[in-house]
Amino acid sequence: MADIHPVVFALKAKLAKTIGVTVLADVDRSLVRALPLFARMSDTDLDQLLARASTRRVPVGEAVFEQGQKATQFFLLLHGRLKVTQVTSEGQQIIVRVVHPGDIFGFAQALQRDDYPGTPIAAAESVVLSWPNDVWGSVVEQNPHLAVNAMRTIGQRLQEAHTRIREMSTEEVERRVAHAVLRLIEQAGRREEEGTRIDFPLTRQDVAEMTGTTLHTVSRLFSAWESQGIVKGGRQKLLVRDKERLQALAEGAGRES
Amino acid sequence: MADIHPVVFALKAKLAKTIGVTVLADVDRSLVRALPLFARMSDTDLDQLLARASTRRVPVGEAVFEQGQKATQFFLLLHGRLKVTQVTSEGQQIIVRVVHPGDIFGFAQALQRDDYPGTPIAAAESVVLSWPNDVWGSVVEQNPHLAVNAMRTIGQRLQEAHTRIREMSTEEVERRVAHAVLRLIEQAGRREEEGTRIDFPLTRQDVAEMTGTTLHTVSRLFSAWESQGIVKGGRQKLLVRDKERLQALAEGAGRES
DNA sequence: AAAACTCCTTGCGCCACCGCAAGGACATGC
DNA sequence: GCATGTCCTTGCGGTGGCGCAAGGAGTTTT
Repeated sequence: MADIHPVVFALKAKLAKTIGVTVLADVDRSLVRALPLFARMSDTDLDQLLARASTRRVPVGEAVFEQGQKATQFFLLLHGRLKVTQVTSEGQQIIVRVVHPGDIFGFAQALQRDDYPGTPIAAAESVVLSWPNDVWGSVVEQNPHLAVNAMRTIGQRLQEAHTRIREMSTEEVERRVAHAVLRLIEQAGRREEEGTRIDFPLTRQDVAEMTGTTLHTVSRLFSAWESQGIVKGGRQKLLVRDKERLQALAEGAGRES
Repeated sequence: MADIHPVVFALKAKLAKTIGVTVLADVDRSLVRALPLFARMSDTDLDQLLARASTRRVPVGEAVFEQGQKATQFFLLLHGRLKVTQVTSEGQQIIVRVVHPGDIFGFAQALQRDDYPGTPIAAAESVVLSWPNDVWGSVVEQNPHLAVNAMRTIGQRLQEAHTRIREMSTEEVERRVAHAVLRLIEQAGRREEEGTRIDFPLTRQDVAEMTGTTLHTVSRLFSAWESQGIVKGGRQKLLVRDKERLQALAEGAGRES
């Protein structure tokens, strides 16, 4: 996942000028090739696959598709960062998960659903590839390994969901937030001299929606942690200076006193 | 799912006397045939599949396998009811989901895991079929439809998990418990003259572990509901008399006042 | 039928967290 | 450079639900 970054930069430069299916054609193959999901696919199959893909640039704040919308395509995030949200009937919003570069998403159809269960919104400028649903079937037939791989992805997601349920059931807010931050560091951390930074814009509100609390509480926690030198905050920014201390908090320090 | 009950009763009578692989042989084919999962499988393939299956009776309170154990088999619940639990490092327990007759479970291997993520415990006397993992691969190859079907099952589970996360994030305890009870009624309800009964032994503690609260709070809620005539409780029992009122509570009545 | 369990109920005090509210700090557009 | 919008911080009061504790009611064991 880290090794695709250089290619992404090359891609980024091009993006600044023009965007279109043709522009990406020469770059995306190496990008896609680097993904574990497609690692074992033959060159010809991959070319065939890419030939049918569409490319789209998604500016910050825009949705790739909307919750409840008819699922006609499945997607791959090439670059950027998406937060998948769901809204309740009362309008309450939560963040289901964060999509990182290389992740596939919106493959509702593979799960036999006909609509998308959530709305992926670009947290940072993003580039997505998409295919019509029927490609999935033909590709899987030719390349069963891909189905297995997709299955694992879903298995991991299910696992994550259960972890989150367990955390929400048994842990108090501080531990949950600590866990969430650690996870983000793991998935989207960039090393700096002071520590590890979360590599995309993330508001307190976002963290609150990921952990089932309010932005107020998150803000208070971050402030407290900052005064202890564990993290360093900022507008839509967070830098973890002392990962060990944060891990201790996630394990349940602060319980005993 | 409801239509397998008559067959189950026939099975149950036999169970009272002897239990063994051979005893089941004549009954289980029709049972398995009734499951949507195997609906489109040919008779010969099904026979072949059943020939490789083992049968096991699981008494109340016993685990089919343990969390963290090496996953060597996958399972199908023929009869009874299982609650899948996970324990945290601190020993806190939660109920991840309830397995109903006809559900497959413990197919960690299909998700590329090598250990079981939870412990399924019999809430009622249960009968499970199991196959060694390698059968999965060969069966899926012969019958891709089965893989698709399994995928849908997982998709639904993921969906459920997200629903639960959303509920835990945004709803207060009463609504969550109401939702959980409604779900149980839907999946395991048996009609009686007074209302609909949850068709397996379920403690207040169980409900608490499904909704992320304590048995005290659940008990208090049930008492309050009972005094309003919405439900009728009992030791390890619950009967819903007024589903509409309960649904209203789940939607958020009691919020405004 | 008594003893030993397991499960359920209810009262009471407490505190983690929410919700409101007001103000400040950045960022972006006109 | 002023205005408008978004995001962050912090104080304060209220409360939902947790935890403790004690007692009661079924169920199984001996």
